[in-house]
Amino acid sequence: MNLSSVILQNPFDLDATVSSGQFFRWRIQGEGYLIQHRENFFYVEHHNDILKYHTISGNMNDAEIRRFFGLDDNLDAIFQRWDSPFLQSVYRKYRGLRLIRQDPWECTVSFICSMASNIPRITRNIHTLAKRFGTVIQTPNGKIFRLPTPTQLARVSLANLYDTGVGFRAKYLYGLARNTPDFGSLQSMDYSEAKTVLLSVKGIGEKVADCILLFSLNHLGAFPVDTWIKKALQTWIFPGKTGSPAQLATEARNYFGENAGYAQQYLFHHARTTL
DNA sequence: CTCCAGGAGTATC
DNA sequence: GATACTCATGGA
Repeated sequence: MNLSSVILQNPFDLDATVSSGQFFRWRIQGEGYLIQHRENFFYVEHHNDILKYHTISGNMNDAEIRRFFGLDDNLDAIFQRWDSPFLQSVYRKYRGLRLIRQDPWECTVSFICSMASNIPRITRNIHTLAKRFGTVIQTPNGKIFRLPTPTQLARVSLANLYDTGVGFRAKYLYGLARNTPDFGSLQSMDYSEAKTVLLSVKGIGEKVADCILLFSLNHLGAFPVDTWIKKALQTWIFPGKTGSPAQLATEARNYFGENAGYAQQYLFHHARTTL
């Protein structure tokens, strides 16, 4: 297996990046990870200032790797602008954790599956959807399955969606397949405009919309507030503050500014590993 | 058995 | 705009 190399000029923590709950299509393989992203299936491992990867299926190249792992985000500059001592300590702990730029459609399916669930189950649900309804790809490592495209998903009956074990989320996936946003246009819109479009889809609320914007559409100011982040904010950033998730999200966006999503991801990862 | 989970829609006030 | 109830399933 011949590995290509990307030289890292900024801090990177591959382990924290893939395991921080923003992306579900990965698994441990040897010293690194196997990753699925659209039609691509690749292996990646990290050693100091070098990221090595090998495309098993698809067409990943250095530029795609840089884009996917957010390697051009200047983390030190982003975090330097925040004066919260607690956030600084979290940054020192996970320095190099980056926001992945995953596929918007796959991200939407994933985070609709995520509501009122948990990471192991979300991962399992996504795999089941891919295995039953997605395109099979033969690779040297065996068969892998793409997530179904909107067209493929629209051919699946509501009963068959329920049968995958996604529960009440089945009806939202059913609707999403028939009312898929034009994700391409959302990247160039401003945050609130793009969010309004996402919120028009049944099953996409405040939190899921912010996840889609942050994890796949390069809107780094998005600040998804779930139960974990709510606890994290109330414990570490705004002690004792009450309010709805939407109110806390607005509060956090105002406090952290244009790259608020990065603060969110570090706080989420820290909350999930310590609380 | 009951309770709750990376929420969101709907009804009701 | 706030609150209560509901939605499926699975794990504790």
